[in-house]
Amino acid sequence: MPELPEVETIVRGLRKTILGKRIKEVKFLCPGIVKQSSVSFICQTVGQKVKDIKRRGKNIVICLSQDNAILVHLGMSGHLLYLCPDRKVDKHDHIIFRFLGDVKELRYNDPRKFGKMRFVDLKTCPDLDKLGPEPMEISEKEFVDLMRKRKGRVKSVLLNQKVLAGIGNIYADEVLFEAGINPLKKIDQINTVKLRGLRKSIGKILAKAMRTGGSSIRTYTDLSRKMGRFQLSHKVYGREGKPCKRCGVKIKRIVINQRSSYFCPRCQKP
DNA sequence: AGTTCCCTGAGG
DNA sequence: CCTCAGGGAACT
Repeated sequence: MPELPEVETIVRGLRKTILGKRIKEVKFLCPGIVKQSSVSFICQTVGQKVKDIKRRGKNIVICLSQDNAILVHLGMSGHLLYLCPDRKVDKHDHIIFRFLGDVKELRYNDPRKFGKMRFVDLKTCPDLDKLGPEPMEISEKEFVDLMRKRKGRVKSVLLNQKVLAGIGNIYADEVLFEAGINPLKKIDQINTVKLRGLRKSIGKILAKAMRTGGSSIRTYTDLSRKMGRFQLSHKVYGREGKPCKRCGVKIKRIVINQRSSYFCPRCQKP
C-alpha cells in the first residue's frame, strides 16, 4: 500500500500525536506481525518514551532511546490509526499501543498481514542498513553513478529498495512518465542527460505527492482516516485505455515483475 | 534478474 | 468463479 510519500505523511502525523509520550501498554490481538516474542517486545517497549519519529524508505522508525526503536513496515495493506479506545475493534486490528495520559490510542490494522513490526537496535539494524539511499537526498552525480552500476529494466531498478529506498509501483510509473522513459527500457541504454532528468522527475513527483498527502487509491488513509489527494494528479497509474493527459494517446498497461505498469506509448517510446 | 509465495478483500 | 491489489523475502 504505502510508498515513500504515504509513509512520510504517516510519520508527520505520528510526530503530532505521540511524540514525547510514554508507552503505557501494548496489546497483541494477533501475533505474527511482530516477529519476535510478544513478551520480549512488551518488555523492551513499555515504559519507554517516544523520543523521535523518522522515516527510512518505506519504514517508520519510532525512536525510543539513543539506540533503540520500533520499526514499522506497512506492507501492502497496513494502516496506523489514532483513535478513541471506545471505537469498535476491527477484525484486522492486530496491535494496540496506549500512552500515559493520552485519551486516544494507536492501532495497527492490516488485512493482508504483509506488514512487519519489530523492536530493533539501531546501531546494527540490517532492515535499514540494506536499503539504498533516500531518493530525495541523493546528489545528481551519486544518482548517475548508482544507475551506471545497474542493468535490467529501469522500472525494476526503481522498485529495488537496495538501490533506492521508498519508490513503489505507483511512483515508479508516475516518475517514468514525468521523465519520458519507457518502463521496459534497459538502464544501460539510458544516456546521462536522461538519467539526470530521471532524478529530477523523482524529486518533483515525490515532493508533490508529499505536499498532497500521498495517493489514496483504495485503502490508504492517514492516521485520522483522511485521504491523500495525489491520486487526482496521477498521469498514468491506473489509467489503462484513458487518454494521455499530455498527448491524448491511450495509456497502455503491461506486466513487469508480476506488477502492472502503466505508460503512454507516445510520450514514453521504447 | 526473474518467478513464487505470503494473506485477505474487492470487483468483474 | 476468476483476477487484481501502494511489498518484499526466498527461492532459482
